[in-house]
Amino acid sequence: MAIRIYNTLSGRKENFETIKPDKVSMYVCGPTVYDSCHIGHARSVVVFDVIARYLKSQGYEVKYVRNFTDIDDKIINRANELNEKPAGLASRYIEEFHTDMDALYVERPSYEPKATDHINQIIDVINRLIEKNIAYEIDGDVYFSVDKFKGYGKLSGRKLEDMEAGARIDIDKRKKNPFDFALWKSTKPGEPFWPSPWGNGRPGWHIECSAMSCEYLGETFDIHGGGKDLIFPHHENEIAQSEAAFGKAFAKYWVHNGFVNINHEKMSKSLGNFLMIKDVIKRYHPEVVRFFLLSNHYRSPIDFTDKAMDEAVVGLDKIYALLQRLSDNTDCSGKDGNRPGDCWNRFCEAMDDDFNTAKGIGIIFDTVRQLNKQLDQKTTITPDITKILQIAYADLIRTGQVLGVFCLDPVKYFESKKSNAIGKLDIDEIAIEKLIKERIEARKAKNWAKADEARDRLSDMGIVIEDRPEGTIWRIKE
RNA sequence: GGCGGCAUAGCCAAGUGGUAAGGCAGUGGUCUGCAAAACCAUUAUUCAUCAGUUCGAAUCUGAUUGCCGCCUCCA
Repeated sequence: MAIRIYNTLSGRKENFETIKPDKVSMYVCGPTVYDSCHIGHARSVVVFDVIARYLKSQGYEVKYVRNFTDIDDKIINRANELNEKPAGLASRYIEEFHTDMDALYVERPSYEPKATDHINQIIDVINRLIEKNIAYEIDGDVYFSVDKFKGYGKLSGRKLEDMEAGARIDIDKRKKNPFDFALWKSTKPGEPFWPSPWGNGRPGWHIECSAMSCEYLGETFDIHGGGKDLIFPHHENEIAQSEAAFGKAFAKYWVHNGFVNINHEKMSKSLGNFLMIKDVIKRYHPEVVRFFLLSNHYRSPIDFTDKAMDEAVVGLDKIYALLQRLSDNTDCSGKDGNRPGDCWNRFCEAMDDDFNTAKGIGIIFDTVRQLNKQLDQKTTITPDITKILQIAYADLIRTGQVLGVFCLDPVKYFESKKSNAIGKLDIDEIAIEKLIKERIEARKAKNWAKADEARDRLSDMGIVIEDRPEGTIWRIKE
């Protein structure tokens, strides 16, 4: 079954065919490191993490590049505000990016190149463009001439003529066309700079991606990803630069993820509603955050609300509870799990269709329900049933490894949730254990009134208890 | 003004030509001393509205309405 990917370039789902058999080359635009990462960064990074994981699970060797933009106006401005060196600021936020993404169980890409480490490659690409008379230099600045690239606008579906009518654009009379964009910016006092054939300066924003994707993946590669907002101008400009410079098609498949809204509103500086990853994971388990982010199709917008997050918590708990129940009831490590079963096959069908994680999660829940049903049967577990359980367990673990959720030991997951809540809610574990013991004694004596009183007192403390076959357990009320 | 997207039950959400996945919430039931958890049943003759194509449309076409994004830094 072929993988189908929605390609922004064609506006359609296309069959995924790699340039080299069994190998995928993928470039995703990473952050400009001038501030902490927000939940929107998390979505993009998690989505492409899952895409890379899925492709690997299908037997592809994935070469995945995600860059850091570590030189840029925003970095310089911020560094000036903080009276800090731009390079220091950037490296601080790169470190924080790694801390956040590691916390979200994001696998590191094959390469994480920085713009400032590739100034030579950037200069080479600019030189090619100047040689071909597609770029021109004015007073130490170098601009890309959009009129010289006939495909300009093909990704975003814009025409230069249309845009000139209504767009707000800076009037720089030196530019040949108002949409010409900077490849190289001459240095201003106090700014970091590198020497170049056009004098000291620094690269423009778009050129680094053209230079670095070529450096690591070649002139043509399979997948180029990023947030929807990057389609124009960033990715449009990347295509123009690379295709003009190398005379070849740039990326085959353009994949763009949708935005995260906060309570139905776009995150914006004016609303001050930026949700930082480091704050979100204080409130929610990182796997809950992933599970939430993957509960919608990656191209649709997703709305971050308390209700949606609470549902993600309930859903993930349900899956973990089933996994624990399975491993309590049967030996899940049996070899019958080596061959994928129905759950995995259906999950792959969903993922093959433009990485439909929302549908995949539906299949997981479907499987969870079936397994709970099986385990509810009072009949003894026969070898045949054990086999079914082993296969389903292995399948669920496989899907979890692609999505990067429910990958922890269930016991540890629930314990970490518990200890987290205990820390926050000031819960007295000893008192809880004592009340539970009291209740067990009362129940043995069939003193239901006393047993219920103990349970009520626990409930007042925010504790729910469950009488399971293997004993009474307690957990924090959601 | 230009370009693009979305509209599916109380809520969230899959489904892009063959007769509406899944989750949350609700109701009834099984289980339980009672609960909790789990399971079962139930919840859209219908997919914003109107018209068209088709044997057949939530899915395709056109129009209308409403919401949103990009065009300026933005995941």
